[in-house]
Amino acid sequence: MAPSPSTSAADLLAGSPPPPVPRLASTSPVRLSRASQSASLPPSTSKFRYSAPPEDASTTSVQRPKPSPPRSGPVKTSTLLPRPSPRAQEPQQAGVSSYGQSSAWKGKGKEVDSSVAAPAVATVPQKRPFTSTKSTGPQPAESLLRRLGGPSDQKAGLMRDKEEVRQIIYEASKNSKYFIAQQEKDAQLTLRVDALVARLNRLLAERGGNVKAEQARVDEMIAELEKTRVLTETIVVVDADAFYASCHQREDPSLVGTAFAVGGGVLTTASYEARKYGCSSAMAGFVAKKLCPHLKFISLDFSLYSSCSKSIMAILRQYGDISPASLDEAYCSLTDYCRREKVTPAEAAERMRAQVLAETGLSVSAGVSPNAMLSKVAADKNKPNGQCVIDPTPEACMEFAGGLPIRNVPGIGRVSERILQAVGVHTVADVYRLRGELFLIRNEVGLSFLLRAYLGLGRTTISHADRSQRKGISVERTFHSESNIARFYKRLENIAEALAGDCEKSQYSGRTITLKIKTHTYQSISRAKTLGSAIYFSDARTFYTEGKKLLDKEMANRRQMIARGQIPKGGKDFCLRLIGLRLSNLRDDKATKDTGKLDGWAGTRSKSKAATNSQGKSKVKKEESAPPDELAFESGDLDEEHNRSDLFGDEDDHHSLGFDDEDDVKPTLDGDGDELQQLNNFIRSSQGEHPSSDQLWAAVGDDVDLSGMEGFDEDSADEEDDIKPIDTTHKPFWTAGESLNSKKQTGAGPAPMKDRLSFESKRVKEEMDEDADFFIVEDEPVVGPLKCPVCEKSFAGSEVALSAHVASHFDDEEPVKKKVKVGSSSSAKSVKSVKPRSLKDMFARR
DNA sequence: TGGGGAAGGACCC
DNA sequence: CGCCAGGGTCCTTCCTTA
Repeated sequence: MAPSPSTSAADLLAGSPPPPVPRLASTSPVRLSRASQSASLPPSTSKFRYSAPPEDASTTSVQRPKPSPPRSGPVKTSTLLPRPSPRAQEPQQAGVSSYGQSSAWKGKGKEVDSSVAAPAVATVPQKRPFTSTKSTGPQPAESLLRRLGGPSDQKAGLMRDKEEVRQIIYEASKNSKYFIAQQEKDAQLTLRVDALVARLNRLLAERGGNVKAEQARVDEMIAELEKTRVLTETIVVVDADAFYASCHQREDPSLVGTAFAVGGGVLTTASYEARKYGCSSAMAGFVAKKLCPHLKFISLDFSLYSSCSKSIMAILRQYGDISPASLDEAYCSLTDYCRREKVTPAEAAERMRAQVLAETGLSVSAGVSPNAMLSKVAADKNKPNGQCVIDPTPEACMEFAGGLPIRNVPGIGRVSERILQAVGVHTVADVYRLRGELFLIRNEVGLSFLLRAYLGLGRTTISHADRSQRKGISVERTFHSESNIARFYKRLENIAEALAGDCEKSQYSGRTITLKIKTHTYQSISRAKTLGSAIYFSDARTFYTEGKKLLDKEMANRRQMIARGQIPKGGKDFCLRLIGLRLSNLRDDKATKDTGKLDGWAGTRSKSKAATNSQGKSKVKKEESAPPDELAFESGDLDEEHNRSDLFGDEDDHHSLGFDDEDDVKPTLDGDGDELQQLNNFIRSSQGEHPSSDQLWAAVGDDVDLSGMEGFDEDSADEEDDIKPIDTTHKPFWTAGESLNSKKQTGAGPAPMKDRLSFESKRVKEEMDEDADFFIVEDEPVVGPLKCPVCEKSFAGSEVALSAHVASHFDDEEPVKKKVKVGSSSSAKSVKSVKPRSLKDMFARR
């Protein structure tokens, strides 16, 4: 495995598709070879391709400062070294997996597919820095096809030829507005990607291709991150297999073995049988039918899923603290259980799954590892009814992580994947291989986040979310595009009522209302309004009134734009396909009331909690002072308003599959979301035994009540945790930024995981702050009187404004988020001298 | 100068 | 013939004041 200098980056990157590499060992029977694929489909959309520097010696010697200085005893450096051909190897490497089952890393094909399908960039011609491949041909761009393929394009299990599926989807989709919209977005992304690649090429050129300094920097970062590694916890992620579909099969055995989908206009789930045909969640119903003519559609039954979910969660709770991530997925700590029962994590997971299957008839898959991030990925590894265990050693974690297609990292979505692939990152291991290059574009790529993934780090604590952490409640409805304003109002009215209903049920009120609309061209727009700091509302009347104001205002603006000769989003006519309302800046009425009733500490308690949870944002403050009940907004004639649903009747009653002709949207059936989440909402319509209206929040259900009483304690606990630097570091395996800075952290990271891949900003700042940077030259901030070094124009206060201005002088490409320019246009390297005086300074960019 | 608000996105399920 | 959800969270970039 000795990385040979010759094989390095240059070859691997420069487009020369790591050619031979038959990659996937034996396993999957999946077809698709890179060649065939690129043959049938147009190459990447990207005009530019990042061409690695001739010999960046990246993989060469550069012995990396062994990431795990402290921990990890026997870590063989060799193990940690980057692999010459990242994509070459695949499955189970010794170290890594040990999972409980024998079927090793599956032969499922999932991963195989993704990696194979990933070559968006691999097909580029030369290795010239800027290769343009105008993808204007008749054939759809690879990226577009993938986009159309949906989120699961990469994932679907064993199914028919992926290319064929894509083609069918494409055929069925083209010509639709949806398609056009996707095309536009794809083009936009391409622009963005090209700009980034161009910038990278430029930066590399400036350095003559030498990024050793950068690599050294990254190695330092790695060393720091490595210190935060915690391997003492055992976290399991349990994920039900095709949850909705399974629930239905359990109720109706005749469905077993048949191809059916749950949902109508859009599939929320497809049975495994249907998946073989290419059907997947989030796919349009009519498209699914094309793929599988005999596909059966089943209506959603939220109360069913809900009860199934409860059963599963109850079982999981027997093994340890759990943190439901959704209806069919939960994180659970097996640390204590294993210790107490003296069983291995694999055995514990085995038991757990067996018990779930026996008691609920539902099969679940599990992933076990020392942290949430790895477990999450592992849970998908042996998906249908299987499990995957990763040993608690740095080697195993890294081995596992390293082999993952970058897209499999939770938090890396379609967009991020494309961006990363454009610069040569296809697998997590590539992150290390190209660390030097990535450092140059760390901000736009979220380097620290990627490094964490590379090291296989993730959150090691599971905190159950409590309702005080809810950020908002919303209701939105899609309908056939229309331009009738009166109807908009009508819909808004219904939505306002629905939202009020949810608020009532879940006991929340808030102070900012956001109107969301989506034009017939699929462009969404949001307009928000925050009422007074102490004005909390939750009534339909206010929702409607405020929502209407926002809508009217928007329409007025559009008229003005048109008058001025500009064209607003969605074209000249105000034609919409969706309207929604969201309430945020919430106040937990339940907690307020409860505590109020239970004890006099209410104020204190809730305040501290809120403060803690809402990192930084002081959502709380006044809340206590505001009258618990409603303020100025009475619900006076609400009824009248609401009841006059005459014209459109109660949309909720419709139960057709697709859109009904003219009328609307029957929220319920027609669209359904993906599993879980919506559940609650629908639960709402299906009458809920569920207090709150959203997934996680609903799933958390019972905990909700507890939170009221235990909230205080929980908070204390969290605070303590925060004190430990270590915790801070892993906690959010999702938010890239924050880690090193324990400060804020207030451990609230609820169950839901997010992740972003950009947002390095903060972290980067800090790092820079720590030590002077040589290559940071360009960031040389402007000091003293703010003045543009280029045109001399002076700026009042904002450095940000200045930097943005300065940047305009350097826009070589798109007006895209430019790179870093800032200040030093001229400043050569002087920089060194001035150590970044403050984070904010360093920050001034973009 | 820092915080809050508003708008837009990316991601998840 | 037409045709692609909905609920949530977090991050970032303006922009605007106290």
